[in-house]
Amino acid sequence: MRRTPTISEVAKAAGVGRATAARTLGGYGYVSADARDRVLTAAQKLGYRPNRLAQSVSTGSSRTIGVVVADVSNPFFGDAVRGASELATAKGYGILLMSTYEDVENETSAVNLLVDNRVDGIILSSSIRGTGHGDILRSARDQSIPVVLLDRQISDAELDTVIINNRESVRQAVTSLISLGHSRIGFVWGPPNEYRPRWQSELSEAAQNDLWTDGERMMGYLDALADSGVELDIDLVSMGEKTEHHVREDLGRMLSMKKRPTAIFCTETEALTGTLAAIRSAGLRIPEDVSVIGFDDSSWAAVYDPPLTMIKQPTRELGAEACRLLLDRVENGIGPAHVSVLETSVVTRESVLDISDRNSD
Amino acid sequence: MRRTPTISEVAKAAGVGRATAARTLGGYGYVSADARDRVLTAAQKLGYRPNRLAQSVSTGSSRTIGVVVADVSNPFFGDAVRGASELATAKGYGILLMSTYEDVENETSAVNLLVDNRVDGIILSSSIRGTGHGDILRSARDQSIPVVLLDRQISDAELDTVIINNRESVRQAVTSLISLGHSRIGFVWGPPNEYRPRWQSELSEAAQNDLWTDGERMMGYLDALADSGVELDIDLVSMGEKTEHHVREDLGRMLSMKKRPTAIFCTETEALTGTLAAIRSAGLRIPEDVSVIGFDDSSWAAVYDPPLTMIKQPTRELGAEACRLLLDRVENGIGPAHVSVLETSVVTRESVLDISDRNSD
DNA sequence: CTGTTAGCGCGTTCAC
DNA sequence: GTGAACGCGCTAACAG
Repeated sequence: MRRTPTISEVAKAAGVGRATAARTLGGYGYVSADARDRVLTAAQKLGYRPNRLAQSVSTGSSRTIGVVVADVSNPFFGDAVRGASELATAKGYGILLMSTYEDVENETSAVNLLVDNRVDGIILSSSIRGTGHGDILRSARDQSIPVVLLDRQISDAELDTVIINNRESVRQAVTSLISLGHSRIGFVWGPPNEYRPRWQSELSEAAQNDLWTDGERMMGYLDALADSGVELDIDLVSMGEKTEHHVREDLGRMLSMKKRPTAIFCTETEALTGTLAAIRSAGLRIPEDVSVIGFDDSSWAAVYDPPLTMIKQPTRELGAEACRLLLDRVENGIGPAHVSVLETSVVTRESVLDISDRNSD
Repeated sequence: MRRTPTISEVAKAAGVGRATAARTLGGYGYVSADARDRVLTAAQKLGYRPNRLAQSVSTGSSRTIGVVVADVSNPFFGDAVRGASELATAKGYGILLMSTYEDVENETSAVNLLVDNRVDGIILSSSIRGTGHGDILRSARDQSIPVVLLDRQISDAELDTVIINNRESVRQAVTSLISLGHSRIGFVWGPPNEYRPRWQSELSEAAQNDLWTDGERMMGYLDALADSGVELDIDLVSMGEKTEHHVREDLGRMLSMKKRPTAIFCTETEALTGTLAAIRSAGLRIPEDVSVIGFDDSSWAAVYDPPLTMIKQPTRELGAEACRLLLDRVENGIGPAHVSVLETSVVTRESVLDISDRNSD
């Protein structure tokens, strides 16, 4: 099987020197129209394709960016990757994709693989909480490869970051619930297992330690309650494992309380599906018995029965903005770290009921 | 800013020749324990990272595979990519990802980019129907880069392919509907706009020309009707643009027929969401008024009200199998094209009603 | 066991 | 305008 033709073979076939062939194929320098034609047709005939790897090792730029997310099959990340990919492709960059499945070792080797492939930059949605990114990003830093953080912020690092206004968006949504007469509002998901807070102060501390999106959203919930002077009932926040199964259990408990919540706020898709299942199996109706607000609008929310009111985030734009920041950094070098905060919006549908007239006691 | 250290710098720092450093770092050939240690610590101290690009141009293998799908943000492809990615990562391969958005030009440039990057192989979910892949796959063929087709079969090419048993799975599902007393069964989506068949023969021909999954599924539908001697009503198959919006219109028409369908079969997620919306806005109930079966089980189908009966396909495994075939081809060379047909299963829930006792007329 | 040397495909300078 | 020649970082014979 014939090996792939090189630029020198094209040159020979065209009867010119390598450099001339390289110039016309690379589109730089001077070359006569005659020579250009001969090279082009020769290249065409031989099925010549430039070797980007060789180009990269020669020029030092691979025109490839690395993207590492928790899980491509998660629609949120899928959409973010799409946003980044569209922009990258338009500018002639390739995308090397890695998933971590929230595992630190996976994340480390993902970053290392990208570095070894000499990507021009990395978009990273890290699964590390709090500090301690030094180790993971070390190889990238050593090779001075720019990194943009996506969706998950890191406190210490001076890195470009793209996030949404998690805290504020939840605060607004929960506040609107309160203004509609709801005061017992369930919150799924609260902080992870290990914290197990028992009082407001502990809860708030747990949320703040948790620099993740979840922590931010929880803070928004607490903000809203505090703003409106509604007392927190810690039994109304679901804690522990973040699985649909666990939510169903937790919610089963909540919904069978003597004073059960009149509304539930869900911070993620799985939290929402678990909640819906629990409500249904408790024989309750939405919104007559329980109001529901979810996060991250998905296609099915609009056709659910009843259609679900959701907080919608500009997921694709999140990825696009990350890519924009990254390419800017790649092409225009250094400067102070920039953090983009994108806005969410609430899509009002029919899963929230106004019960303010029921509170005439 | 210090440039990234090369293998010769490591060698010098360790006081050995390049080759020795290369041998220990590359893990091949003989090298004394002493030298090995010195090289390793030197590499460690300098933060050395191998340049895979240089390795690739030298060895001719990039240990990277290309994946091109219609759209990463589509959960189906997201999951398939995950399956492929997991396996590739485990074997030390990187993944270059491209989306086509069902556009032929995009597909061509995607494949070309991958070829130019000298990927070791390509997993392709092509948006081309029928024949005419010659142009798109030409560069890959010229460079003799193996290609595995994913989810969408191509007739002429002798390529490894991974698909599901579309036709048979639909046949079975529709047959079960018939055995429960349904005879007027709506089908979404039928063949695309340009065909506009008006009779059974034309419809069947259109489906067969359409070598895509949709065509196969439509054939399964026709099979089931024929098997059971149920007459086809062509007004019960939705045609034209494959958008949720269009489905709603089409279904609005169907549901207001004098003899409206008692069941609807949906071949894709968007077809399903459109159908659900139409049913709801017609004021009909599932399954009392209309039964529904969807394709490609998603998390929300289980918590819908009522829970939806779905045909489930092994999406992730689809990607994994494609990757398996590809890596086998990459590592063990040639052989006859292999096509893997994966099995679907039906997840029975509560959206289908037995109406066989209603047919006592 | 180790160092020298010749490629791999391509970009690019520098005389002609 | 054009070609010869060197370098990019690395692999892999090949002698020693």
